[in-house]
Amino acid sequence: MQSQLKRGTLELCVLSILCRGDRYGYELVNIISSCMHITEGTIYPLMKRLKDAGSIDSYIVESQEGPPRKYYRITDDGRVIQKEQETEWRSFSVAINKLLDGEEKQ
Amino acid sequence: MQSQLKRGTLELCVLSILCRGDRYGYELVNIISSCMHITEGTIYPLMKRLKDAGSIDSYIVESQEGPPRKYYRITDDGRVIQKEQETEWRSFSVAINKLLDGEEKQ
DNA sequence: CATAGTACCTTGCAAAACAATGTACTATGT
DNA sequence: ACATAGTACATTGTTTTGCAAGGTACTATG
Repeated sequence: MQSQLKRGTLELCVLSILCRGDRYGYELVNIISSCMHITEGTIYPLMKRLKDAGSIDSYIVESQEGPPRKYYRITDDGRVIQKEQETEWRSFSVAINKLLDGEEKQ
Repeated sequence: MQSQLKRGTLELCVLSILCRGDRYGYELVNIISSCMHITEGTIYPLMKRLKDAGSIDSYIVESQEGPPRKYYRITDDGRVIQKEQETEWRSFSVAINKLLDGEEKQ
């Protein structure tokens, strides 16, 4: 079930990481893996969606340690989206914690 | 997009509310609506899934103010699930906040 | 020359939120 | 008598997205 929790937050995670600097796909998998289970089958389709939406763009860099890397860079539009989603996440998690702690009106 | 954030957490919300007392479906929609957008099309299928899984059971109570109400009661198994999911949620939200704040290893 | 690690990508499946739609009861107003 | 609104249940079909499984290809190591 763990997997369902990630819905909607992975995009925010990726955008937030890219806000702090360019990364390539495989690197993103490793970074996020330190916090939660994730595989390439999740990241690459997500990067494609983000690129199609104009939130990120990309460029290729050759590597001596293996195949060429596709680096992703966040766009100005992407930064706006990231801010929106971060705000959404903060208020959402507050709302959930409220319901967990039983602060709804009777 | 808001909708995607709810994945996996609605179940926890419902179980947490039922931990504090029995509720009927329409009532749950109203309680949760005070925190986030939700409709009956989400709750009723969820209640069916929870019942099939043995996390809740239900009983009918006649009402003078409208049609009969189907009350849901959490089972012992459901309480175990609720605790597990609450723990999962807490550690998940910590992990997300870490990624947002850029505490991943470089 | 086999294996492991790096790095890319696609296909197909499954879970779950939700709009839309439908039924049926009670109460209120006209 | 009849329309409307509120309460309360339920189902169908669509959409999104996470992810296992599979594939390609490069470099380095034993």
